[in-house]
Amino acid sequence: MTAYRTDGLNQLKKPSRGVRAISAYLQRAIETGAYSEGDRLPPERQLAATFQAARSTVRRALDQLEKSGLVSRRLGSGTFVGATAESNHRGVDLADQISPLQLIEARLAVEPFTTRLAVLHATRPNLHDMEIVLAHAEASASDKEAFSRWDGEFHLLIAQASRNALLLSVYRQINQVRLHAQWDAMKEKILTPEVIADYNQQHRNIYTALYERNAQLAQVLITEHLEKARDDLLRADSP
Amino acid sequence: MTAYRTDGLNQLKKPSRGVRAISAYLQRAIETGAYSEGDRLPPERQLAATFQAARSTVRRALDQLEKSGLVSRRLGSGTFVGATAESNHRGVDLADQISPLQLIEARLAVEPFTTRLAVLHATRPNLHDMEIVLAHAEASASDKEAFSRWDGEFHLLIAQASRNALLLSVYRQINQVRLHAQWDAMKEKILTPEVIADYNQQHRNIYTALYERNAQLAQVLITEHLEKARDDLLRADSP
DNA sequence: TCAAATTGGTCCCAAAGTGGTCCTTATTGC
DNA sequence: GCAATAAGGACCACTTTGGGACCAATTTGA
Repeated sequence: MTAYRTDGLNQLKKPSRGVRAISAYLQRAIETGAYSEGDRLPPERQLAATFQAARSTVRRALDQLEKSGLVSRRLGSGTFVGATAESNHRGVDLADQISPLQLIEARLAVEPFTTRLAVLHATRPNLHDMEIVLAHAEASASDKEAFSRWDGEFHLLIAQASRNALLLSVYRQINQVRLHAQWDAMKEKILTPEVIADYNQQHRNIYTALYERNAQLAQVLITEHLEKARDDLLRADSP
Repeated sequence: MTAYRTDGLNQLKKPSRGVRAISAYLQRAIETGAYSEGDRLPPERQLAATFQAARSTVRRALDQLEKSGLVSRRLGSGTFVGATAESNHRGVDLADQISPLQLIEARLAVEPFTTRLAVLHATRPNLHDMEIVLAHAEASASDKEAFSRWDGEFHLLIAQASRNALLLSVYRQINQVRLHAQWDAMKEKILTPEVIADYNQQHRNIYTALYERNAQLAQVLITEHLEKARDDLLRADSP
């Protein structure tokens, strides 16, 4: 694993300087799958150049990520995603036990109500961020990998807009499994251009419901969205 | 931390000078979500330029917002939205940030669907365990502490019966917060003998629905159960 | 095998940014 | 005109960021 995934950084919004901004940026990049389990992040000096910040600043940002267990560093070797043995192994072991169907079930349990809350609490900036992410997702209709990341980001933004830190934390946990599980293999089979187009349309409808503050509609739409994802999954699993 | 959200100010009407006008303006900006919890406001000097006012004037406006708890200032660092400076720092326990209402909200999101799955997948031993736990809870009608433990156990058994390891893990996470949070204080206020009796009856009804494999009914009952818990909470919070 | 290159770890200090305080002068409202 | 308010500046205390030098461990490559 010698090649860095420098491309991962360019997928998301433009980086901005500052410890807080950098750590938040990297955290999003990791949680949305731009870097996955065990990947090595670019060297600190290169990150500093990318963010146009001093290495000491990047270092402080990485300190935060390390403290929250998201990355681990090995002297002389690099900075790696996850891998602190405990906080991560538990997640990994869990991820291996979860079938894609169970994953969708969990999302089906959590997301409809979360979306309802998001309708009530979403702010202008929240909606603005969603619109940007939606545009990116729609532009990635032919790139399964990219679409999958933007898809994850969109749902994460909804959880964020719910203004419930516990639900957000719950959704992060679900998302972590999603990034790891056999889902990766399913992705290839499921995400045909037609399916991606459908998902994009559903996302757009959900966004509109959020924008128009229609809680009931948003909840119904996200449920239908996940049920379609579940059906696509079952169809791919046993055609 | 150089990226300000100057755009936030432009979403509202042209600002007017004066301490009262500025503080009212900023308050509105915060409450409408132009700046959200934990965000840093622009520096005082920049606000002064934006409002075409003297820094000392902006300062007095911010004094008001700080006094009303809407913002908090950190010397050398900035002015932040939110009451305490602590909420900004990483590493604080999630449980400390969750209000009892948010906790119930999260349970309201997760448990109804989980219960539905439990109806479909619960085994005889599962149901048997539930019955035992229910009996214990009903025998603890006068012991808030004991009832609370059996209550938690009952809901955990439902999550277990769903046969979805991810949902179970999610529920454990929620339960962890529940054990830790200010919930402990609320427990004393909320759990009157009458309320405990109500909860026991609801538990019993849920169990019956599970036993009779009535998924729709079970889902409705658990929802009503949690909504009652939420209402009891709100009532205790502001009688 | 061994030396060079790479990479995180540590320490230091300077520069810039930001709120805190105090003061004098100008403007406003009665 | 008088009092209250706002403007504007100077300086302080503290935080954050920038940037360099060097060290220690690892990786790479001849």
